[in-house]
Amino acid sequence: MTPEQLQDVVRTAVGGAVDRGVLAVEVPDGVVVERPKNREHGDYATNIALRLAKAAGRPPREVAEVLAGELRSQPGIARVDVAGPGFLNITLAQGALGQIAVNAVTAGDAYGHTDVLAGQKLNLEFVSANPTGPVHIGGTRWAAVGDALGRLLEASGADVTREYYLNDAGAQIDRFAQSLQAAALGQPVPEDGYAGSYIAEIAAEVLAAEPGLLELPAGDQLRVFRTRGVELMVAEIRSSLDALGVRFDVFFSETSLHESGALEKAVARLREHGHVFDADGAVWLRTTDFGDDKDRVLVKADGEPTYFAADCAYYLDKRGRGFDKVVIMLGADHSGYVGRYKALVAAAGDDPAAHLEILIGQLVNLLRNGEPVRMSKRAGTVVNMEDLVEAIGIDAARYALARASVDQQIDIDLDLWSRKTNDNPVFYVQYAHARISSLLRNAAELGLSLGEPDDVDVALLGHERETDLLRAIGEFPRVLTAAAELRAPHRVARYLEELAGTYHRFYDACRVLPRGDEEPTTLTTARLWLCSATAVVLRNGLTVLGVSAPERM
RNA sequence: GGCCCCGUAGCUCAGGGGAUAGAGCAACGGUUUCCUAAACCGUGUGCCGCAGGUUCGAAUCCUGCCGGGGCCA
Repeated sequence: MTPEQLQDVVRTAVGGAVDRGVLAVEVPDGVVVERPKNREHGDYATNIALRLAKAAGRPPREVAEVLAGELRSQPGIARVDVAGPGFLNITLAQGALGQIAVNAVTAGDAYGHTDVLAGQKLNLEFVSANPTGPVHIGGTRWAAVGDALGRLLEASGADVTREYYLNDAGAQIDRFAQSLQAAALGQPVPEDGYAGSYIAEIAAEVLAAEPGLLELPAGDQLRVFRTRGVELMVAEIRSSLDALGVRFDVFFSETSLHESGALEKAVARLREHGHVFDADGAVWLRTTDFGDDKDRVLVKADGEPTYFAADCAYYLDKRGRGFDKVVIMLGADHSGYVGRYKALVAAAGDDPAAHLEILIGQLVNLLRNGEPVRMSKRAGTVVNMEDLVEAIGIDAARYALARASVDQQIDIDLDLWSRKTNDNPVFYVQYAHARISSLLRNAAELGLSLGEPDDVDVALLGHERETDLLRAIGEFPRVLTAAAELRAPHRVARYLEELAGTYHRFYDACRVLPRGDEEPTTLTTARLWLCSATAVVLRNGLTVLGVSAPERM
C-alpha cells in the first residue's frame, strides 16, 4: 500500500465514523499521512485527529480512539496506536508495505510521476543571459535549476515550455558590436565595451565569414558585426547549454518584438487600460498604481523604446500564446525587476498572483583550495558554464548547482566536487545506483530474474532495513509533487542522498544473492525486487536533476 | 534610506504548524573467507540569532530588533 492509498483509507475511516454517527465533522479532503522519524511510531502517522478535534468538539485523543477503531478494520493495516497528544501511528501489514516495491518496478520510468499539475500550461523562462558573452556561473545555476524544475513540473503533469529570452536589441548589443569591430581593427576595447578573449575569437569568425568586411564603410561594418556577432554568440551559448544537457523549446528574440510592431501594440494596449501617460516627452507606465517604487518609461523622449517596453510586449506575447502562468527565474542581482514586472501584469489587466511567478535565486561563488576564485570581467577571468563543466564534469556541475535551495547563496568548492569520494554527494548517490546495477548483473549471471509480480512474496521483506527502504521508496511520488509545487528541485537531491544511505544500510545488513553453493530462495527474489525498485527511484530522481545514473563506476 | 535572501552541531547545509530538531564533513574507535569498503557500525555536540505575538502545539507563521550578503537610489 502506498502512502497515497493509505491517505484514502484514513479518509474512508473518517467517513465511516461520520456515517455511523460517532463523529460529527465534515470529512476533510486533505488527509496527510507522514513517515515518522521514529520507528516506534509505526510505518506511517497522521495528525488527523488533532486537526478534527476542534470541529468535533471533543478532545483529540478521544477522536483518535474513534478513528483508530475504524482504521483497525481496514484491510492492509496491521496495527493502529493512539500516541502523544492524539497522533495515530499506523503499522501496515507486511505484504501491504512490500507492494511498494512491486509498484515501483512495474511503473518503471513513470514511477513517481503524477498528474497533480495536469492541465496547467506553463511558460518557464530561465537563464536568458545577454548574448554579449558566454553564460557565466550565475546563469549556469539557473540553467541547472531551471532545467531540473522543468523536468519536475513535467513529471507532475504540467505542460511546460522552456524559454530563453534573447536580449538581442539595444545598447548592450551596440557595445558588443563595437567591441567586435574594435577587436577586428586591432583597436583597444571601447569604453563600456566587452573584453575577454571570446571577443577576438568571434571577431575573427565574423571576418572569416565576411572576407571583404573591413573595406566597407564603418557604419555598414558595424551592422554586420552586430548581426553576425550575435548569431555566433547565440550559437556558442546554445552549444554550452547543450553540453550541460539543458534543453530549451524556444529561444525568443527581443528583436522580433521590435520588428513585428509588438512594442507599439503593447503600449497601445496598456494605454487602453488607462495606465499610460506622457511626461517630459516620454511615454510612461504608471506602475506605482500597482505597488512599484516609481513609474517606468516605455518610450524615451528620443523615441527609443526601453527594455521595459519590450518586457511588456514579451509578457503579452506569452499570454497570447495561451500560457496560464508565466514563470521567470532571476538571479538576486535582478530582484529589483519584480516590482515593475508585477505592475505590468496588473496594468495589462491580469492578476499577478495568478499569472506570474518570479523565482529569485541567490548567487554562486566558486572556491578552489578553500579560497574564493576571483572573477573579473575586465581581466577576462570570468568562470563560465563551460569552464565549470570542464573543471568538475557535467554530473557534478548539475548536481552541485541543483542540490541547494535557491534561497541560499552557494559556494561551489571545485576540489570537493571533482573528488571521487563519498564527501562528494553526487558520487554517493550514483554509487548506490552502480552498486545495484552490479548486483543485478550478478543475479542475471546466476540465472536469477524478477519473474512475474504475482509470483513474488513481498511479505518476506520484513527486516527493519528492508521496511525502511520500502517506506523510503514509497515516499518518492510525494517528494516529486512537493518539490514541483514548491518549485524546489533541491528536495529531490536531498531525498536521493537519504535513499542512497538507506539502501547502503540495507545492503550491509541483508544479503541478496545466494553465496557459494547456496540455493536461491523466495527471499532472494523478493530482495531482487526491492533492489530493482531502489534502482528505479534513483534513476528517476537523477533523471529529474539531469544527472546520469551509471551502471558501473 | 527602501526592498530581497540568509542566520539551525566545530564546518557546509536539510528541515511544507506536530512527538526526543536531522544529514554529510571534520574528530575518535571499529567492520571485509561472501553481492562494488566510492560502503557500513559506534561515540559526542545544539539558548534553531534575540524579544514579543498567533496556536492545543512554532526552527517553521506574524511583528520588531541584531548580525551577514545582495539589489535599487
